[in-house]
Amino acid sequence: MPSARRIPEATVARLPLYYRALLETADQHVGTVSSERLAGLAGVNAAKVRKDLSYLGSYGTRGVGYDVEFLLHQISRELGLTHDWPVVIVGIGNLGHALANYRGFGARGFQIVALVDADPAKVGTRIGDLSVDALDDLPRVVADCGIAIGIIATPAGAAQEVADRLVDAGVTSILNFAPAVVSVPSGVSLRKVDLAIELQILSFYQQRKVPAVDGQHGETPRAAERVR
Amino acid sequence: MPSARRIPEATVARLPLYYRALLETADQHVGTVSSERLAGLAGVNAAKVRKDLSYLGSYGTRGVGYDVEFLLHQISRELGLTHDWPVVIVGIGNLGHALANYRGFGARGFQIVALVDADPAKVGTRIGDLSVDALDDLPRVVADCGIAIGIIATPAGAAQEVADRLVDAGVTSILNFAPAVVSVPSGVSLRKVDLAIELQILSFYQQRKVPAVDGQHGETPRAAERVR
DNA sequence: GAGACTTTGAGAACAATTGCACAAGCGCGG
DNA sequence: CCGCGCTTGTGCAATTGTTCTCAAAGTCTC
Repeated sequence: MPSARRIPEATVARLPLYYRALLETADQHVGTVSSERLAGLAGVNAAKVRKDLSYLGSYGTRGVGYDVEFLLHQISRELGLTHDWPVVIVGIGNLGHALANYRGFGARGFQIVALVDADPAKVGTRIGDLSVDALDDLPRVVADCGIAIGIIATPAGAAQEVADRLVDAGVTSILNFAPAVVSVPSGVSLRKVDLAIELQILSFYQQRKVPAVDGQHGETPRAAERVR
Repeated sequence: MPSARRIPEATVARLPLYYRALLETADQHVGTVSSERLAGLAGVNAAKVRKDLSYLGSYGTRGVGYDVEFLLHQISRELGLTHDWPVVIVGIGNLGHALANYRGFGARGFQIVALVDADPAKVGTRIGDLSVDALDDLPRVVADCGIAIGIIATPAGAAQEVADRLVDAGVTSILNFAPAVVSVPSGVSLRKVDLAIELQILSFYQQRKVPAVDGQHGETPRAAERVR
């Protein structure tokens, strides 16, 4: 029962990468992969792959590599992807709309089963084969569908209240796309994606590449500035 | 000239958080903030704020705190946000469409100035006040608008080719939303956002919370499982 | 079945990041 | 102008993450 092991956060964040790489490999009817090959497909280095996988257990065979199907099964079990997770999206603006239509979720273990918005004008409209529910219906929707994961795609101002309502409704994992800090009780997991922040990080390194236009000091542009 | 300092990656990734928090603070006509207060607004702890800001220079005043306007200026200079960056989006599907309409970019230093798609049926269609250009026009578009930053919002299969074309066209910073590993020459910055991966990470921790349904070993649900 | 070759798994060194603790510096009130 | 209270900036220790290295364990060939 290897799931009792404590798996470092950094490793957890990479497991989905391996999962994705293994899915591609499996499509090509390849029986086994070496850590080297898997590393190439996942965009990390081989030593890291081996260390990461060793946290799950000794699933490789020395001299051979890892059995693709078996490893795929182990990782999907570890990630909890042996069954689909129902997900609710709150906030059906531009982004929420796009997320609702995004095909990538279904393919990788998540099914959007409910859409919620505070705007009465949006309630009842259909997107794909779902119709938008009112924010007040959240507790019922969450309970009915057995939802544990919620996505916040509202404007920043509404994020904290929506988070609170999600938690009250029984959601224990939240993915926040709103550009705002939200806090949740312990026991609830929270991850955030801020699109503008990603660009700002790029901007930081970009700015350092270009020798400053008004620059008095000739800063050497760095050769291999790679951002994690 | 503090920009000569080497700023740790982890710090760079938090600067936009402080920037956002300071913008909010400035709106409320507050003259100074303490590291404690800023930490609260940014969702990190105070010691980290102080250490991060100390990499930029000694911009605080002991006993008082940081001057909001001044710090805002310093951070925006460091992040290269003193001017707007023109950005091109490649791939005008669901996500590309939503990103093109997303208001959050303009407000924070980025302006979408061009949209590109490989599908001839999409070329020429208008989104907001932009019209979609052909993929082959990329070099011209990038040169004309002085674009340094590109966003990939294509399906996974097209990501690497689009990245290559962006680099050829002269783009040196890329934000990749496609669920695929892309590689770029050194000197080009790359960041990635994979929506499904974020959910999979949540799923990992979520799964460990629920005592396994088929579980033979009664794993104690952890009290304060917080994901970074 | 022995030897050559390959690849894992893990220990150890190394690097980055975090958080604590506190001296040093600043403003204010008396 | 002095002392007090507040807050920064930073040295240091602890933690977390990454990379190197190599023995161990397997396959394959002959």
